[in-house]
Amino acid sequence: MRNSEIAQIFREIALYLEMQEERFKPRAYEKVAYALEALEEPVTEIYQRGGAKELRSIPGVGEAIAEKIEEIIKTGKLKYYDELRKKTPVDIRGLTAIEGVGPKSVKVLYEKLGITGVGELEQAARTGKIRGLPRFGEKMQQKILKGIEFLKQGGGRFPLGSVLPLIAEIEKRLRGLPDVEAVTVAGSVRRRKETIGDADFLAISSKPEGIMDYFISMPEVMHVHGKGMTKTMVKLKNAMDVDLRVVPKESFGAALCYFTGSKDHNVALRRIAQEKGLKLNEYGLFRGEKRIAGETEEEIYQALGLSYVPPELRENQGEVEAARKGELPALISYGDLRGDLQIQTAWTDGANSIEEMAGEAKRLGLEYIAITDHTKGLAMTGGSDEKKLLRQMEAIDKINQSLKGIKILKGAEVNINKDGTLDIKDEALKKLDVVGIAVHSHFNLPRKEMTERVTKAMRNPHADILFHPTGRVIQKREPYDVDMDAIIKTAKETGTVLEIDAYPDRLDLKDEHIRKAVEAGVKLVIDSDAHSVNHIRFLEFGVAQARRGWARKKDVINTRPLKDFLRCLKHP
DNA sequence: GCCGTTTTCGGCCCGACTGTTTTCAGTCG
Repeated sequence: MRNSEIAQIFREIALYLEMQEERFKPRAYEKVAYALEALEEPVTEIYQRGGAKELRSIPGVGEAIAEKIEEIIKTGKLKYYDELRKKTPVDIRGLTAIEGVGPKSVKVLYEKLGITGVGELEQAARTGKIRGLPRFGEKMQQKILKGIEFLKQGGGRFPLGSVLPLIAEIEKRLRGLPDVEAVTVAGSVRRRKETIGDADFLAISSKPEGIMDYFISMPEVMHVHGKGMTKTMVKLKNAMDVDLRVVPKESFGAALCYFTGSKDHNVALRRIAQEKGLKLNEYGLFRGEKRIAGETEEEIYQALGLSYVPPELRENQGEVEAARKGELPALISYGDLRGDLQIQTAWTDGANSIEEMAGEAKRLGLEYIAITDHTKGLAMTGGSDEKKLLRQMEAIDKINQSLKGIKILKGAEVNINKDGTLDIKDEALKKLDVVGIAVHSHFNLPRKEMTERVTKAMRNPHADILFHPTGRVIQKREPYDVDMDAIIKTAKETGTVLEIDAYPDRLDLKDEHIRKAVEAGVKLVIDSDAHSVNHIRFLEFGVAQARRGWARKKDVINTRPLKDFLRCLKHP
């Protein structure tokens, strides 16, 4: 059973327990669910290695939960979970996914109306049966119907790249309002998560009425969830929830910190505050009644004895401990990139010419790009064979002669065949400046076979960069089953560079893989995977991803000048 | 149910807004 499936069981257990008014157990199960999902290694492998004892090395797993994981792995089932479901046979996950419906509501709905699923709830709400239940009125009934409607439309999370432009636009407009001193976006947007559930804005204003009124009247707003003088919540027409909080100036840093999260990072900060006899909330850091910090995030971290933690690191993945010791990495910065090593053109499936792509890259301040059109294995894109590659190389030579201010490298995105060989002959690869290799077929090979296939390809002396190493497409396609530890090890051994593909629905490598690669001393590049001139700006999302993976400037070789960069490849 | 610069018990982050109330529970972040 996959880690995510086991995590799901524990998450449901947490909901059932919450329904039963348990105080602390739900949090324990939730925590474990989260830990399992964050785990790179399959939990079944951890178990095989050292049994239930080894399972307890997973944070949050103690005696009781280790036994439960063992039972799941051994039998594929969990009695405790089955009993909870039997006792209250409701679709707890489906029902609580409806906005405004939590475990306590599910309990009432089940006990009074026998509702067990979303369909029944919708039926009951339509026929007016919800209204009149304890703590349920007409408004809740409507809210539930709206929530169900939203879920049917596939509500949920948005890839950062698809909503960041709108968020930046709203931020700019709010900033321009009278009586507004400052506006910043917080939350997962500020942490630059791959996908975001909602956007949180923070503002300083001594007269909140105006900004709140404007906020609910923006043309993008579809629905107002709630409006107060410090907090207003709306849903936009694209179904994204957006919150706006107005805070006093002296609390801005505390609020920014609090609303940037992550939740787990905040809990860790609060614990430290507690240890020091202080209290941290969104209004500041307090000793008794006295506020000792709060206007800026920097002063809060300082007062807690921590170095400043960049938002991208705030996931409670060791950054608090590192900040305490002053050992946070000097992260790569936005704007550090000098090159882009994966660019497709109209020679295959791109929309623009080589000249147009180079022109845009130059305009964005890049010093070099590699043209990496697909190769013949990917027939649907009109992938190049050796002959076509040669023609393209000649074309690039010509363009380079007339082009000033940017250098075009000759490259290709070469297919890794099912058996780990490449679909372009070595004699042709030898002539290229940059050889990217990638999996574009047979995605469903077993883990062992897929790992052997990719590592074999990486051993090719001409294979410089492994493009989008896991092949995932966010919200569309699972990564193929490959042992990333083995990939990272092979990258180190062979000098193969691993790519961070910055395309917003790829973001491949993931943050935790980046971190492992960095720790192993593997070289990285950040590429846009641009298929049109509009895509080159995606590099920014790759930098964000690299930062969330604790990568420093020196780990990412396309931060270097062209000559240095080329020296990092296998065949400079 | 977990965990330990308060270790084998006694804690476990904190506050805003809504709806349905008449003092607060539930939900959310």
